[in-house]
Amino acid sequence: MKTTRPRTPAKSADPSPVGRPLKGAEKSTGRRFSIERIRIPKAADVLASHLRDEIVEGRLSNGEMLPTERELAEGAGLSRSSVREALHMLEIEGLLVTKPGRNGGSMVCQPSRDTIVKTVSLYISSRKTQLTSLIEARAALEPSGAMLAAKHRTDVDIEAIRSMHENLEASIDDLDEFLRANIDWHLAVIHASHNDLMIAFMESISGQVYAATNVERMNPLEIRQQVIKVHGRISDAIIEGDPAAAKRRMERHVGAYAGHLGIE
Amino acid sequence: MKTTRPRTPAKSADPSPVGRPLKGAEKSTGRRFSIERIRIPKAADVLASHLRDEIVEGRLSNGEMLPTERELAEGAGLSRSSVREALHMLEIEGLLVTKPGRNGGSMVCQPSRDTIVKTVSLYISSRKTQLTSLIEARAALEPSGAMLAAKHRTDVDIEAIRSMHENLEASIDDLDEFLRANIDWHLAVIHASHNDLMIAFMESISGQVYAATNVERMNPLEIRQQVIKVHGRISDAIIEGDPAAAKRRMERHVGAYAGHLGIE
DNA sequence: GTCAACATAATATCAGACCTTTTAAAAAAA
DNA sequence: TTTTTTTAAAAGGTCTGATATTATGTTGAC
Repeated sequence: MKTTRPRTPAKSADPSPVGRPLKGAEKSTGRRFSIERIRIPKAADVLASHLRDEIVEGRLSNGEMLPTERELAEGAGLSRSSVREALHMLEIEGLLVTKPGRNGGSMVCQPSRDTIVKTVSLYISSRKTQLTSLIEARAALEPSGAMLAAKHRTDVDIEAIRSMHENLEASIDDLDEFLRANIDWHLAVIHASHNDLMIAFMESISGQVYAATNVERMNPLEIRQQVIKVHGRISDAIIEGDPAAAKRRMERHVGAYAGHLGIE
Repeated sequence: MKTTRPRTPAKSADPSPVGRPLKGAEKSTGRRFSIERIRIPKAADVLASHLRDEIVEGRLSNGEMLPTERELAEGAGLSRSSVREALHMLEIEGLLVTKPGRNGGSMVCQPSRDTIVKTVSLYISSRKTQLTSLIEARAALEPSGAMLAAKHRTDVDIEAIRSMHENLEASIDDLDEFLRANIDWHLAVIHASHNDLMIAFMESISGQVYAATNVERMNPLEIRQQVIKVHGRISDAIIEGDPAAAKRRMERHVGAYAGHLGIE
């Protein structure tokens, strides 16, 4: 039972005997039937999809251990390398964590926000996304975030926002420190919204916004004082639980920033 | 030169000779020095990070071919399996596409929006994110999206929005078709914003919103008629290039939907 | 000149060995 | 008995080399 198997193993319930894509005869026979580039899945991909489904559908639940690589290989009729490749894919997607050693193995887990942040950050930096796009996205998310923060903030959130605001005030003379504290305050606000998705989106772009921020703009002392003042007023609205005011003020705040960049 | 090498190969410029985490003597010697769980990177991870940097920093540019796996293996002093694992990681991250066969190999490419969509969708469905969070995120993104659409729409965008709106009108009697056409119109609007990030975010959540939409609500005919009317007015604002109106109307539209779900 | 057969270069997969890490269990010491 | 140390087993991590599959040049018959 160890001899050559045909491709596309496992996933046995595939009734279409497509086989290979017609060897020659490709160049636009132009009829009403142009067959579209059949993709032959790799063994690891198939196994990965299978396991991914098992996890998402809940048949493999959080914290559960998968069989060992060797068992999976035998079970799926694949080599250990292919199994490893599949497991590795799911690990990157944040669905598994793998530990070596006795009692090690692959454990099912939920993807964390960090997975999103990594992916989106990679997208942004490898596409060299325009700063305007980042600012636009931020301008879309932050006012609503502030509004939700005013609605859902807990005592812990309030404490965090206050603390971040104090950091900002304390670092008014250190430009780099000030920019960092600025981001931290914004992140504290979005965290208070208790909306995981929006937090993830904001975390993804805030790093890049920070990296691309024109330092010049923050240079004048009065600008930094102004920022602190506005942050204070937004913090107040959130702490007092006034969603409308929080949204309005944040809208004006990020709008002012965009205006300075000529986005209007 | 093929004998056992020490771990952590390549990445030679690591000055810290940490080695293994002190063999025995672990359990809280309690001094002022508790060393924190050193993580030993895997060979594939190191190579992957290295290549990822090369790509992101632009030293490997879009469309460029990497050396063959065997060449990379020899160059990095790793086995082909480790190299393959690294390449596979980058492929999942959307930074490479790999083709088998003669003249095949790994080509550098930019991650597509699809990468984000997949990641975020996976996050949402495996965390069983609350519908309210999705609606909140949507409510944050769509008004700004409509505003940007009114600013940046091209003739092609206008045509697409018109076409989607006609589809919606045509499917008023088929509930499922109507819901799908509804989503498509919203996606056409966000596409017209020409903000890749916001498009990616909206595409990520719209599928899930669709899957979770309470069909009951759309059941009354007058509701569907109302939706069509509002969409029409938003479309008009976008087509006429009136950002403020587009934003305001979209805000009311998604607000109305949220209101029905008791989110307010 | 076209088309079929062959050659070739690359990835895909496999099989099996050995290495490293972790921990459970056994043995030794207190 | 309790604690510490040693040992061994179980798991993932890595390497090697062979084979399969795929895509594409190349060549030769017609």
